[in-house]
Amino acid sequence: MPKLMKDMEKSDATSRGRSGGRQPEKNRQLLIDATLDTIAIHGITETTVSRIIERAALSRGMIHLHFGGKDNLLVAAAQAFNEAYYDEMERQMAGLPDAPAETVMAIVRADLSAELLNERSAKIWHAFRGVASANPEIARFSDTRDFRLRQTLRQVFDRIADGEGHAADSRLARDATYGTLVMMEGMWTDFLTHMDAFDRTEAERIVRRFLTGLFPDSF
Amino acid sequence: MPKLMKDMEKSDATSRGRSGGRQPEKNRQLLIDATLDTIAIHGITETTVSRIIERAALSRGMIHLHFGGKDNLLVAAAQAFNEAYYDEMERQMAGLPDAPAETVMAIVRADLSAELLNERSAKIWHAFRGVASANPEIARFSDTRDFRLRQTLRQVFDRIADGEGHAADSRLARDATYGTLVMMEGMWTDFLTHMDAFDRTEAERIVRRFLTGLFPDSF
DNA sequence: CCCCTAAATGGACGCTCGTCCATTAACCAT
DNA sequence: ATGGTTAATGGACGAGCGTCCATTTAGGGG
Repeated sequence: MPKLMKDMEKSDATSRGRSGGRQPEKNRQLLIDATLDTIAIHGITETTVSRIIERAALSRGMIHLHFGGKDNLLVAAAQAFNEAYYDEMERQMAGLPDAPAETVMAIVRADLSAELLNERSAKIWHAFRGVASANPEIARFSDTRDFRLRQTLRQVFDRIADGEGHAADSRLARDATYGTLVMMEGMWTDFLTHMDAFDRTEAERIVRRFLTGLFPDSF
Repeated sequence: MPKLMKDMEKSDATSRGRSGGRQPEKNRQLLIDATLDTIAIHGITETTVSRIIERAALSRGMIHLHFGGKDNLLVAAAQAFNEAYYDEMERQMAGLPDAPAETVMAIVRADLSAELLNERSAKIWHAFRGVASANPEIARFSDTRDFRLRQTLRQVFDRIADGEGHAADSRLARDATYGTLVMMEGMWTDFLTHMDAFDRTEAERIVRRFLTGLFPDSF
């Protein structure tokens, strides 16, 4: 029963054998990771095919084989980076009580957490932002991140505004959403330029001060 | 008196003759402008020596002659861009009454004004930010901008906090400074990704809401 | 066990990059 | 007018880029 043995060996490491064999999906991911690492370390202008394949320890032809070219790999990397952001955000939001104000602060806290906001992610994020205005395909993924967050926040702030009875100020929830987003974006930038001095507690406190001003009863 | 004639011709166009002659300072500036334009139009990754000299309508050797190489030109362009920001900021701040709260709002309004925040400047700014983490020389100028603004705002907020008698909250002026800066930074990013929907009035109103929450008597 | 399919390799290719320099042109002092 | 100085030119150059493909290698079905 040599065949059975083989099958068992295969399935024990997620449908493929250990390193050295043929693992298209794993190598695809390896290229994406190597690309993001290279961007974080060398910057996007110095991110070349040679550097990527060296870091991934794969052969030169792999990029063309899996992505059809460097440009597509960059887009795939931007997409993967974006998805990783949401996966971690959702992980941190799981099992939260249904309290609007707490939800908002949980989003802020997650966005500023070490898992999402760190040297690597901040560098990659800004590198993509920097080229996004000249590359619509990459811009799409930056925008997606923004859109999803915006939608979620807006819904929650609508509930809070309702709860506090601010019928007079129709723009309140809208302004709260925009202000919160804009603060988080600015903090990512600040993190990058003052990494040593950045303080997550302080950052969170300032967002809370903003929200206390808008919704004194809730924050 | 042919010599005198020559001298007069020279001085009538700022110490040099009209176009076609030798104007090192003008050409230097031409190269910087062409670099910034190219970054705004094609993105920083596509900003090549060929594109720059084509746009400046100068010869290939000029970059090496005036800056010693492309890298130095990029740094000089970042510096020039930064200086232009401050020049315009100071122009808009000139002749303002000595009212702290008005000063803060004037800074915010200037930072969000069409002269400082527009498609070209936002694209250039983000391009530089994107490569700054891999290029310390460029990072220095991004940081300078931030530092000067921070100093000014901090001083003004200290006065406001004093005036409202917030001795109990020692972090108030600090948080106001940081929050305001962070909001302005985030708005530059938002401008870039939602240029059509961006509303300067709305943006200013949100910053004011933040400040009203911190200093109810002043904003 | 062999064959077929698909993964993976790595070097050759043409191209464009940034640098540099021999040459020319313009200006100034004498 | 002439000679010296410096601005400006534009093409040659090697290096490195991204692409692509002929070849090799590995795995699964017959």
